[in-house]
Amino acid sequence: MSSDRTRSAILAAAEKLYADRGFGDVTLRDIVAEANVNLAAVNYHFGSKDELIAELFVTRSLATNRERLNALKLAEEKGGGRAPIDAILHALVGPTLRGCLGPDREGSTAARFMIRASIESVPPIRRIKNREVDHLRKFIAAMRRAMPGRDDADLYWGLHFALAMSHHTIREKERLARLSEGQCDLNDVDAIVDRVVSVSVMALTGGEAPARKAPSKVAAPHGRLTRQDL
Amino acid sequence: MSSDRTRSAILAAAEKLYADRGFGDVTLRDIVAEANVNLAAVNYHFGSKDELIAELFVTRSLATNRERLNALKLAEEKGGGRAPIDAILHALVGPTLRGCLGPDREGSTAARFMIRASIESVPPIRRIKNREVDHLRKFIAAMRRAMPGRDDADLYWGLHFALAMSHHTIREKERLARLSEGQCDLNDVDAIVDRVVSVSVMALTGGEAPARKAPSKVAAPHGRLTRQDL
DNA sequence: TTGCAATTCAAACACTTGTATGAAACTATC
DNA sequence: GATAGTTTCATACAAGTGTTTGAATTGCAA
Repeated sequence: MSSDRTRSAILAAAEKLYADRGFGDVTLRDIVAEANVNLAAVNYHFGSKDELIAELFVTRSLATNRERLNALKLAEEKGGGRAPIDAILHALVGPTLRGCLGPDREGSTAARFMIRASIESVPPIRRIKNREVDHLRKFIAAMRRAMPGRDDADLYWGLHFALAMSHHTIREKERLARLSEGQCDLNDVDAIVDRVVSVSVMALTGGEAPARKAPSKVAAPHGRLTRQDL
Repeated sequence: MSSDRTRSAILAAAEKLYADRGFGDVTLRDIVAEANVNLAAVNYHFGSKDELIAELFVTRSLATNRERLNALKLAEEKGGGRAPIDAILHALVGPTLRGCLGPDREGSTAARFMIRASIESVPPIRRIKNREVDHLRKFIAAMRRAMPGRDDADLYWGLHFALAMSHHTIREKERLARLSEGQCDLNDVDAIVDRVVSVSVMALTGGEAPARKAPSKVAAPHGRLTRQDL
């Protein structure tokens, strides 16, 4: 079982280096140097560089999706099987934003890795992201229950815009900070979540404007994967 | 002046290949093969691979920004120096969306190149994008004139969200099409622009909900640059 | 035509990349 | 303590990368 130490060391080193310097700039030799293991260990434990990256991303991605679904389930239970639209959107964007922004998560390797993955989008990560559709459909279903009259297309657009605002905020937080010269507070994650949710609700309702809040957790460290996917 | 033929051939070949296969997958040898020129020609005419990419992106980016500012100027003139907020947002997101989406631009190399640049974000392109701040400030200024009472932070968030929705739509149009199983019409660009503008206006006004339209042009082919930047 | 600069070309350079190999070291079971 | 399976290691491999070189070729002006 000492192999687990090597495996974990590689995962940790890779996540750190990718978070710091991006996928294009980090070689396997950099990773094994950081992890203090042999070069061949990566291929021995993961098969290839791409599979290493995939496992890294799947782990974090699974954690976020789990949080999302938990929050959604909680909201639906509280509403007796029908969650209000703002709670649904909160469950959708809250975990992502909370996982990547905020002063506590700021220095976190996991957060910076997910930000990097959101910016660079290398092939193994893109492959995984493409399978997220089923996961999102669960939110569409909940939205349909919350707004029975609405056209499906409007629901899709609403979900799409909600993801747009949260991902773009993560991707471009530096630029927004610079553009606004600090006037946009990117450390107040709750306020950002509320803002994204409130705009998304407006997009869906066509301009009436409610918006409350809902709970959310943070990400967990790496557990070993059974080569499952998203 | 036969050098210009080589230069142009390289630019055209590079844009096509990058658009088709992405930056990570295309080598200089691929480009010179497509362009039917010698390998050394790239470094002779552009200095380096990165400078070639930069010139490619700057050309298209400049064209979009020119369109944006034209539309903004037109809207402000029509309003006597004070354009309505929806016209400002239309000027901001219209050229970008129209340049990348729509059935006519669909097969366009320029459009596909810009989509690729929006997805992959390679270092020379990121460097250029980082200088877009000054350009965006002009829209902030116009928005400030249109909504004198509003907090600056709200204006920045509104502009940020408008860009979020348009860029995310460009980046993830495939996914949205698949998720919605064709129910979101990604060929009706005008409708998309209106939708993005209308949501952005709601985000800025807090839920009253107007939204009209404004004009826009298409991109031009490559002219020679004088090594200027954005 | 001559001369000179700009351009093209084939070839090589210098280096990095992910991956494979096969022997050595380790670990746990009998 | 011998054996079988797992893990580590140094090293080599094969291929591909952007860039440079220096000689040919071209185009244009005097």
